[in-house]
Amino acid sequence: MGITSKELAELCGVSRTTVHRALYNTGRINSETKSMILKKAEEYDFRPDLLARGLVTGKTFYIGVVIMDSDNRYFSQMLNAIVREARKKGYSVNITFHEDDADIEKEQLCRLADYRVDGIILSSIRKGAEYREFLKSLNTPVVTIDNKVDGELPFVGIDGKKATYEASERIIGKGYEKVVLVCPPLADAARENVYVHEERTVGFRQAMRNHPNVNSIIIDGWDYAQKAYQELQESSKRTAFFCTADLFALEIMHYFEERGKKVGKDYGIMGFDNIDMLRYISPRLCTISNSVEEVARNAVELLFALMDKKETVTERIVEYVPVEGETL
Amino acid sequence: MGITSKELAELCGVSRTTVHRALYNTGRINSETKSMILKKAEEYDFRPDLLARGLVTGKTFYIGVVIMDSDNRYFSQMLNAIVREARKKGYSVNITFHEDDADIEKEQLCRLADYRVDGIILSSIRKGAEYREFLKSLNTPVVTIDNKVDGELPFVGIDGKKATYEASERIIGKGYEKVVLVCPPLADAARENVYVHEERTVGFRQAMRNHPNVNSIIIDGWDYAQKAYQELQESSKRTAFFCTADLFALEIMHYFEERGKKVGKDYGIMGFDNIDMLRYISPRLCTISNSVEEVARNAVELLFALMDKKETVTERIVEYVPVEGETL
DNA sequence: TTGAAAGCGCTAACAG
DNA sequence: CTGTTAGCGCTTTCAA
Repeated sequence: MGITSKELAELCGVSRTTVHRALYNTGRINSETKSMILKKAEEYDFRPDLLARGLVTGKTFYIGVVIMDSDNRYFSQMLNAIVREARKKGYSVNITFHEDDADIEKEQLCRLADYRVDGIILSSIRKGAEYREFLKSLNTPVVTIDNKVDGELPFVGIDGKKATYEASERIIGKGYEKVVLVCPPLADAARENVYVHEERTVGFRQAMRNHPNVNSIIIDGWDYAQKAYQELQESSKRTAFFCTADLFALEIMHYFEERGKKVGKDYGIMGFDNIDMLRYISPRLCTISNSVEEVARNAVELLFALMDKKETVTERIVEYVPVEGETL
Repeated sequence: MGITSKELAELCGVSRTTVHRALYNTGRINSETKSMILKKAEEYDFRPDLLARGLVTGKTFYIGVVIMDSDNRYFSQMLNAIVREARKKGYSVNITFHEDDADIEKEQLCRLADYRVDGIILSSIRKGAEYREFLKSLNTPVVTIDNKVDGELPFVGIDGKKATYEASERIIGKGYEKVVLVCPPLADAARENVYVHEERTVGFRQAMRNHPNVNSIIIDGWDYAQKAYQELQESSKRTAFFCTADLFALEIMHYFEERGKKVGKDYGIMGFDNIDMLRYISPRLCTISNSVEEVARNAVELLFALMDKKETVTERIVEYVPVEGETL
């Protein structure tokens, strides 16, 4: 921190107002005094205190991001895209993690609002009208991603139901006699927001109704790898596992490989997300790209539109892309 | 944003000072007025404006982080650990990326300082006395990680030279007749900071001097995969590739696999970093854990110590851990 | 074309 | 035990 605008004004022998005018081209100013001030500002490396500016203008040029964490590859890719996108518009990012804890999420949101970020991007684990009201009470534009908190709130994501429906059909088209959907615990659905995975489950169920002779099972719970293994052992049917996240698929492949099961031969598997590390995994996992970068880009864009109050459409559904692989 | 402390004071029929005392237990206060104020504060959901507080106290409870990006798995793990660690102490994180661009790095550092973050963690691409002076001019505690900008500046990292030396010996111990070190372009070393990789190169060279009959080669440049492939093709010697980052190793394995070369059989390979996605890669990559979490934890800790001005030791060398795998 | 003065919302020194 | 006052560093009327 160097010099303040007051000190700069004294050095120049003018008032702070004049300094301000010179620096930001606001109002009429004598061009000589202006260049003199600019020269001095340069010389003393004057840089304004951004807190003070934020306090008075009410704009901080920060956006807040609340996500699970950046351990999860999906979120770190998301974060990367958000930061880049924000920087293009002169914004920085305050990043916070809720770590799958509803209280932390709320606390972090408050903190961001209290720091007067200009807008927030939120991948929530909560939902419902009450929470919507809380979000509104922050008095800060919020765009939700991934999980839909409430129909009224701005949202960016993909149509997971449709994606899963189509993918299920694709799997069945390959001749599998048994399809196992693998997702995180849905039991808490009433309390926590597992929208993304719920939606994917719905698409799966819908597709399976078209094929009553195909055996379909849903596994949820964090011991999914063991459960999946049991399913494979217990039946002689050609079995495919459809995971609602790539990471689950990778875990299962890992678990199965340790037990001598060959993907493609002993079982088929498909993921969801198309996280970037798949590049290094072989065989190439069949999956669905949910276009993280696109979601991020759209979320930032929508947020800026809301901040400028020039947007009424509050939902943006981004296209997913089926990704061919060698695991089906 | 709800009510301000001034409004709260009016609602309670007291002065702002009294409100302040009630909320933060500072100074004597009548317990009745106190509970009355707390009740009202609760009722109206009073939360202080953190910008204003920061402006007057000079503390924002934010730390700034400047890293490459969060696309790189190493950095996203790092970031995750930093955010978690900071939160424990009631701090949030302002995250910015320099994207391998020296000007952006400088710009982001200024911005953070101008926002009065209480401290900065920096993985720089620059180095030297001039830059050190710039960092000092920010008047904000800075801890450098990964790349050592200057001997005088606080630094947290591992002893990469020693790690590489030992690992090279380990590789040679396996009977390889040719060892190829793979690292990013070192040509720019004079201008940019590639400290991490330079250091690793030094350790490699040192080890190779002990074994004059082993053929040793260094590859740098972004077309390393092709170059590595050439090296393998051109010689009939048992060859191992030692990469200064896991990602390079994964790229090479990927590239070689596409061309029918079997790891373990046709060549040996080793990485550096032990990034978490290795968990899903098989065969298990031999590597060296540089303990990202440990580095992050130490960096945050050191930063807090500097902020409290109760630390004079400014360098912390964290232990690396050799990780056994199946690729040598 | 320039300056004086007020105010953003908070904390902190000093009186009473 | 409580209130008055000043000030953080900036922007923004309003007046000269």
